[in-house]
Amino acid sequence: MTRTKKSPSKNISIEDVARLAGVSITTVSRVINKVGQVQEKNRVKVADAVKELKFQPSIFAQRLATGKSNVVALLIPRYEGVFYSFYALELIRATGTLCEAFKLDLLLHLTDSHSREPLNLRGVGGVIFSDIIGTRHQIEEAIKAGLPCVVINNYVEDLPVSCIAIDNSGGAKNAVNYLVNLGHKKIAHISGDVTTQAAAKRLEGYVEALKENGIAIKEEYILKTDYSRGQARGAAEKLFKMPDGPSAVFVASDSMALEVMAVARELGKNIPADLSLIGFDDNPSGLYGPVALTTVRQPLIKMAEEGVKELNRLISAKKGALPKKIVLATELVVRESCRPLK
Amino acid sequence: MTRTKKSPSKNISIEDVARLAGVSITTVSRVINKVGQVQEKNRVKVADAVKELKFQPSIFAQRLATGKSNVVALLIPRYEGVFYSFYALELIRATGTLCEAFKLDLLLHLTDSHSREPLNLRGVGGVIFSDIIGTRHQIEEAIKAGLPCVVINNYVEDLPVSCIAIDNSGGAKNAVNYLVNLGHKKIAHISGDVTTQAAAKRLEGYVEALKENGIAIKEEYILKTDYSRGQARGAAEKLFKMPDGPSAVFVASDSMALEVMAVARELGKNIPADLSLIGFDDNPSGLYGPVALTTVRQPLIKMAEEGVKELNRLISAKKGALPKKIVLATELVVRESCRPLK
DNA sequence: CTGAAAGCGCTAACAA
DNA sequence: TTGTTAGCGCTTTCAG
Repeated sequence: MTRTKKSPSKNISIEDVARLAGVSITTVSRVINKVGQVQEKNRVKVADAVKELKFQPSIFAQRLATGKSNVVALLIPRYEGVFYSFYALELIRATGTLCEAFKLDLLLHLTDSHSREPLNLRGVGGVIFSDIIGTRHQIEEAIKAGLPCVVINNYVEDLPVSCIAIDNSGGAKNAVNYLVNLGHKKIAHISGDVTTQAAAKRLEGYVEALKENGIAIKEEYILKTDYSRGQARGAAEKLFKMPDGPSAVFVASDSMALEVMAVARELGKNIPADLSLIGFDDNPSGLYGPVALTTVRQPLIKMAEEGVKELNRLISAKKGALPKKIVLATELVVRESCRPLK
Repeated sequence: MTRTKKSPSKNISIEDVARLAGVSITTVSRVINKVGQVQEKNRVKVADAVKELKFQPSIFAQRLATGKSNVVALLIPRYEGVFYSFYALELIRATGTLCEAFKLDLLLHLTDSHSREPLNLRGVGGVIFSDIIGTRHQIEEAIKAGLPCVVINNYVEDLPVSCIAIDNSGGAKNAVNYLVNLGHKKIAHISGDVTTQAAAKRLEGYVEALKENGIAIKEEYILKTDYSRGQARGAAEKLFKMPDGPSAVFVASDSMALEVMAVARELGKNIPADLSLIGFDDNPSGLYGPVALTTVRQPLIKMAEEGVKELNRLISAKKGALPKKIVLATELVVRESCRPLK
């Protein structure tokens, strides 16, 4: 026996539409999905019925039937840290926007990077990994499962997966070169968490630029942090206390650079007169201080966009689509926090 | 004809498990869902088969069959503004974490508040509205559809919907009272976007506290902004220029308060010596400046938690579950940015 | 305690 | 062009 004869519930199904339109459910399906040929007359009838009934197809039935899923999971490592806030939110925002445009559903997963849980991806049509910090096994798992996936903010060479990264070392190089061209020779670097690829690459770019300009690397000038403002403060204080302190400092994130600025002010130092400062991110907060921060613009939104687009390509493509590796250029945004050395 | 005989694909279904375990799919379903009685012997056989096959039930089939959905949509108005960043990300983070704990899938929707699109909620089991800014119609729609929903960060009196709000006026009152007890009489307020309930309530609390303490309201002391740091800067400058300026200012958000601090420093004013300052949010950034910001702690995480819990209750409950209205208390966090008036 | 079978709502061969 | 029909994978009566 039928469980419910045709329960007086409100959930209208394709069948109701078909009945009202006086056609078969197949025809309804056709016009809904815009596939195949349907007589204009019928198309209109169906469209009207859909409107009248406010019919919305059940995504579950659709997915069960097609075996395809429009759900895209965005995996973000669960982090603390002020820096990450800006980065992560921008990413979520941009991804969300794009997914809506592509009619994809965005499933948000904040992953504990150390969790070895199988990461229930069943029912998910594709995955965007935002960076990889301890989540390598999860990516491998997804690839093995044949799931379309793209990695964002990390250039993964050794895995057959699409990735969209930012040219961190190039950006860092540009920043340092700019400083050098301004006449600076004593340039320090406050680096982020070098276990992340981004921070490591920025450090690398800093080192390279110095070398290429024939400037010796001074270990004391390289201060490693975890990206937090607290550690940035410590680094800044250390820098200002040095007997032979730098005339310029390249900081791995804007929020840390802002902290350096704050410390400078407290110590009665003037930026850029006493110290040239350059950040990374183009975090809008950098605009509001007394002196606007010169920084390396990181195309976060573009990155998210490319990520979603690429994932969408992978999802719609045949099984064997080749992964793409994309590197996005950064842009030096010159504002007021650097000064030529006279 | 069967489309695919039993394609050599890798997707294992409940049937495969049943075969391997030597029982019927019904039995498998029973042990998976822990319903009904199954012989211990069979339970083990099934469990083993599940493990061996790494079987994960198709959520689509499950949902199609049960008509229930574990997908929770979190609707966040798409906003700009630095303030919102902290707020929104905290919320997303906390909601994500809780959903994982409850085994709910989190679907993220960044809504353009003005979009009148029907908001495809089919397939969604419940909705969390983060604030309501222009999304009232969407909530009404969801309620009408019989969808469990809860509103967060907004106390909605006139709609039969659960809501979890923060006692904004109470928090503001505490802040102002604290200032008054310190001896301040000339207290200004930099308010946020008063079209949001939070900002309006904070302003209301400020006004009430002043009245209750027999202090006259001075219109010039109330500066309305859009929560942005830029406007906060403008407000601060205005405040410092007043011939008869305030001795204390209560600011509607920490990020704006931080901006006030920055302006003060630029102008050579000392906080708290020249001006007592108190914020709202307990944004961790408030900790890193030269003087730690006294603020009103807003239990964002708790709010998200309560929201998910309540939604979960609604989802599991019978149809007619009554909505709950919850108001969370704030807490004054006294740090270093206020001084007693001698 | 177990299993056969109906059905959730939709898509896609295939036949007409 | 249209409709018939067989599943998609799972839950849930209902009869053993």
